[in-house]
Amino acid sequence: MQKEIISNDKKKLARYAKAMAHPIRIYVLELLSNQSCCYSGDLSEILPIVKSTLSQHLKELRDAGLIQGEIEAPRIKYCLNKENWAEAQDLFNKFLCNPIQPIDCKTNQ
Amino acid sequence: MQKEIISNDKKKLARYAKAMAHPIRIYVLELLSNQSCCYSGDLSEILPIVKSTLSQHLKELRDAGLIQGEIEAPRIKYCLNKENWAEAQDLFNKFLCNPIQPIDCKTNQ
DNA sequence: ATCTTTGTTCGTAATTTCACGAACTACGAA
DNA sequence: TTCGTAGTTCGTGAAATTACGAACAAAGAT
Repeated sequence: MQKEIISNDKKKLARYAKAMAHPIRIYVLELLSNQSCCYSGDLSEILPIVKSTLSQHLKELRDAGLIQGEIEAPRIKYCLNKENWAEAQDLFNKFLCNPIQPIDCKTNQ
Repeated sequence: MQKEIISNDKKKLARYAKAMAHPIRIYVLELLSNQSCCYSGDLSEILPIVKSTLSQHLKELRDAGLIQGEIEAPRIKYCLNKENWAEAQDLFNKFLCNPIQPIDCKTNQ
């Protein structure tokens, strides 16, 4: 082990924060934390960006590990990556100094 | 009022997340939330970046409204912007679905 | 008045982000 | 097989990010 001024947790937290650093991506995450899943097409209809740009944002969320896609015939169903979402909740909670463990506010079935 | 798919809160949250999207800045915020204040020089000694780069990171945190600097003779004393920090806590808490109001975990005197 | 310390600003370069349209892939339906 | 739908990937360009060193500014110390 070494000094490591910048701990792994800080790097992880910064990575999650980076994924959240755009209003479109906040929107998607908030939607998914409320309704368990959605299709890219649903988002594309609502959001004021073209589908290729949306695809880029979804990729950023995927790369950060916050969401995952499941192929369902012609479409793709997106939902939160529960494990990493929980980790992000935990890291942010600790960081924000609220010593509360993450809990589901709504049952994401 | 208008549809506004992307609410102001989402924009604010994304802005704060952007400010947190770098390990160095996470480090600074974590330090300040634990010890109330610090000097740029203290950080410069510890962190593995040159002072001009550190200055840029501090500027990003200032621009986001998360910290504020106070001139103190040759040095500058940085501390959290309590008001905006509380707002960020609140927005993140809501977003992360922990219906807990922000509280101080340590008395930042 | 000059030196020293502390930090910001400037100039530069490499990389990443964000947005768009066009092209492509996968797959079910006709 | 051909067509249509759903999404990704590619190519592009503008802007922002990250990092560095050099130059600068402010203010106390000598």
